[in-house]
Amino acid sequence: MQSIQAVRGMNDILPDQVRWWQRVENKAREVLERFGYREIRTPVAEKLELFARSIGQSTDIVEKEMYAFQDRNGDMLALRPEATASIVRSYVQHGLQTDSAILKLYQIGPMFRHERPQKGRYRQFHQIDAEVFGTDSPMIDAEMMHMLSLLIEGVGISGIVLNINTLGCPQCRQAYRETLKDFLAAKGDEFCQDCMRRRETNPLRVFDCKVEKCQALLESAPMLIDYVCEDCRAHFDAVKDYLEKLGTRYAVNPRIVRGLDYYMRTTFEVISDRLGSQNAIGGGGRYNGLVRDLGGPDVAAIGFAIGMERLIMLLQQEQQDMERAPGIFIAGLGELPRQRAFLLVQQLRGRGLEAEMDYEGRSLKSQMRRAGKSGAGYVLILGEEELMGRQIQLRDMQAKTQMVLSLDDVVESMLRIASGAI
RNA sequence: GUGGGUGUAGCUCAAUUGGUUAGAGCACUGGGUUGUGGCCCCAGAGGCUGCCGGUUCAAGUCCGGUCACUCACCCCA
Repeated sequence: MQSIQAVRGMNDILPDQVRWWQRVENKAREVLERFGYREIRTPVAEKLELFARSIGQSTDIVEKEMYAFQDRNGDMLALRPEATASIVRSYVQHGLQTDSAILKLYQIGPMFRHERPQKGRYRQFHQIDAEVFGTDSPMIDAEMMHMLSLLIEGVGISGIVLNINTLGCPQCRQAYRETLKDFLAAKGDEFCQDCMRRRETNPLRVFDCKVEKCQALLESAPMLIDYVCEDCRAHFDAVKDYLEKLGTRYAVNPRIVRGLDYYMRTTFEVISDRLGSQNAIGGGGRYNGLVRDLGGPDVAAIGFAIGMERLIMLLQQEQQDMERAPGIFIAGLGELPRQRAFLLVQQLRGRGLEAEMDYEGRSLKSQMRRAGKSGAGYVLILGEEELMGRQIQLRDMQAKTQMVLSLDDVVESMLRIASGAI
């Protein structure tokens, strides 16, 4: 009989791994809450149309990477490929803009894209997502990137670079787009196959090409940064200025053009050189028109997403595994002592102590081995003799010392020992 | 969707030019004189060599297909 495998690109997170995840989630929550963000939890499935309208009909995500399916009542649904669209939908649906002028939200959870899996890219992956609604202030752009850097460094990762860029607004970008198209067309077929295609579909993405020849050709290309309008330029300058005042290191990188249609003005990515081909740990940008396009008020907004798998991958390269908290193991010898041990384990747990025992009636040697491997700090040994004398042996596994305790108040004794009072 | 690489024990890997009973380390179980862990020693258990077909007296090994994993492209966190 063939055993059933997990779905391709959707991975189990096993107990040893979960500890890393919890550490990242805890740190992320701590930082986000400190910066005034509140958690929101939206469903993993939405109407397909939501993503088509927000991310962009012609993007790869919508065209070929979406987990789309028909609901029993005929609605076309999709598993969310990213969080922003869902959060905007929820923001509009519940009229959250009336609650306060500016709203900071975050979400942590799984996203789904039907891509070919590779290192750092999976079909179910997890993101930490943050969004700010209601302000176009460059202060928020800078604060958000500052927070993103703090968060990533805060979990214990070094050697990352914050790349920033501006895409201008829809108006000035359109003008630039034409200029760039002319430039690319003038180069004829000197670009690679992919860039020739990008030239037609999304010319800005040519800048993101990894082929050296294309990068060389682009040296003389017109730069968006020279074409943006006065307002956009002033906004970008202010963002850079605030970043410097905050002491957040960054690099202006015209290649950060982002793939989603809704981005405008500030875009950014946090990149590491230790992740293989999928080198972005997190990225985001401003999307002022999106809320209005999805039927909401015309409010400015900005957000980012962190790829948790990638973050944890880096974390594991740099950090050693964490110590396991020492617990108590009870070794019972013989039927009656084991029954007493079973009750004792529950009593210790009931008082908040981490306790475990051997349920199988093994030899003491075997139980001691087991206790040693489990990382238990203490072993309580209860045999016929001890039970008869209403006593119990306490062994300190690190110190290799042993003492006799009264069985009647062993729980109180263990509480004192565990609290360090001894 | 397109390329490359790899599939042998729970994990990491061996197995002469195709050759008979597919091995090792780690992990697991038991034991090393009455009831004491990590180190050491002994023993045990654990496999349809991913799957299907072909070539051959003989296939883990060669060929074809298929599936899975993996890295990369596209794209993206």
